[in-house]
Amino acid sequence: MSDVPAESAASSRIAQALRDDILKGLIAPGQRLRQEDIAERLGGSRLPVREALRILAAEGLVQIEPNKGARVPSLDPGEVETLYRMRERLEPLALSESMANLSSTDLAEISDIQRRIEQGVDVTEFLILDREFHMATYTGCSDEQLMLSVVRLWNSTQHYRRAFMSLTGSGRAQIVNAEHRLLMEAMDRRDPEDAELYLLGHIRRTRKELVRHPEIFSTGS
Amino acid sequence: MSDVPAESAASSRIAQALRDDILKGLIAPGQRLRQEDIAERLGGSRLPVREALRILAAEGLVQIEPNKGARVPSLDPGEVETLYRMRERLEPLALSESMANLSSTDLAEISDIQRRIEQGVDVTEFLILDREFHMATYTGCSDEQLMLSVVRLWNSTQHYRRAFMSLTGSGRAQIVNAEHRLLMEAMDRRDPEDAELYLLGHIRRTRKELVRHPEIFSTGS
DNA sequence: TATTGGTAGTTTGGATCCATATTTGGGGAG
DNA sequence: CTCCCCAAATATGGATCCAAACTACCAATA
Repeated sequence: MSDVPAESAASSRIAQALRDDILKGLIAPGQRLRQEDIAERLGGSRLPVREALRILAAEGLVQIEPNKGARVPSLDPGEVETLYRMRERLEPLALSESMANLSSTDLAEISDIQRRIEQGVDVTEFLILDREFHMATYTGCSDEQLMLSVVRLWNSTQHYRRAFMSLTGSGRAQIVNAEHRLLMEAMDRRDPEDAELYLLGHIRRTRKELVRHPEIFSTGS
Repeated sequence: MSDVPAESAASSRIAQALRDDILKGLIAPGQRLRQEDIAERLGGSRLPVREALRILAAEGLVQIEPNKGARVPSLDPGEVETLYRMRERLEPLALSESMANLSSTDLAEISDIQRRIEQGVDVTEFLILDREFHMATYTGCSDEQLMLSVVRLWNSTQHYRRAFMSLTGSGRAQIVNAEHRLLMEAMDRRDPEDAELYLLGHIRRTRKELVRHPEIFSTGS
């Protein structure tokens, strides 16, 4: 899975590979990213790596300090809480903008994702499907900037979401499923106000659960 | 206007120069940015220019298309409206996070900026001071990501704010001043809820005024 | 022994050169 | 006369090489 001659866009390809690694948790917060290592591991010279790191910095996945290189930012509880408060405000907006453009086919696909969530309970799989679920509810949102902000927020908090899930297990599965179903039901009714409200509650509850587990953040750096 | 970034950091220096040019309106939306021209004009080679363009892309000031270069994005009315809706949701949050950390010295400085706004009525000057005013109310917000998002939103909409002001003149000055004063009064009372509400109303009214003037967007590209 | 100064090594930042994709202009065919 | 296609010019993307900055380690001195 390394030397496949994917001839498309070297810097974008490197950015994508790094993004996957970071989101999958293969690169932990606080870890430094040396340009030469990446260049050697993923192929290419250091220059596209530098461009890739800029791209990832724009998405909040790494932060670059002049003359000191790039590292995956490690957030403190307060920062993650603020990111969740931002999600509480932005994602209902994205949902509202999206709902007007969602076809019943889209709704069926969302329902299908939720169905799969209620079957498999693997933590890794849940993280993927849960993200797919929410992103699917936003597919009708045509605004680039808004969606970019939403993705940034998900990216920045992905690691702590995984840490939380790994720690607490899937005990909250029932609650999440209930919230997802309420959200879907409001969307089926084509009721943006209710949908926004359920989504807000969903994110807010998650935030409160997260701040109740500060041990998530005490990963030996 | 902003402090010179010393002799260090070439790419940051170029980014700052370009940022100023774009925000001052010297580079119009839709205009293409050729790397070589910039390199020659600002000194340095094309490489730091590329890095600078990446930095600006992260701030929403330019958008980069592979093999096609960078250009200042030109937004349609719908996109600007969504950006304002994002402002309505994010900036009250930033204000709320900020207010707890604002000293009375900070409040005095905000008041001073508003005092200057009520004196000078030049459009260019107003754009600068109005931005300074609102940013000053956010100085207590310690969250990097939130502030970055807010700045992005201001940057992306700056051009259309100027177009609106140039078109309509300063007829709304009284309304803006009244809103600013209500906001300051709530901040003086240390009442985050009221402050959030006044800020929301301020941004929302501006949004509605903007969408009422679609001729702003018909700049011959 | 702790602190400070210097020096060697590593890593990032920048410049120049080469390859590739896009665009534009002109020429030929219908 | 128009339209399409091909070639040259131009701009971006990438590789290699060089300079500057930060890190760490070691020694010397108070």
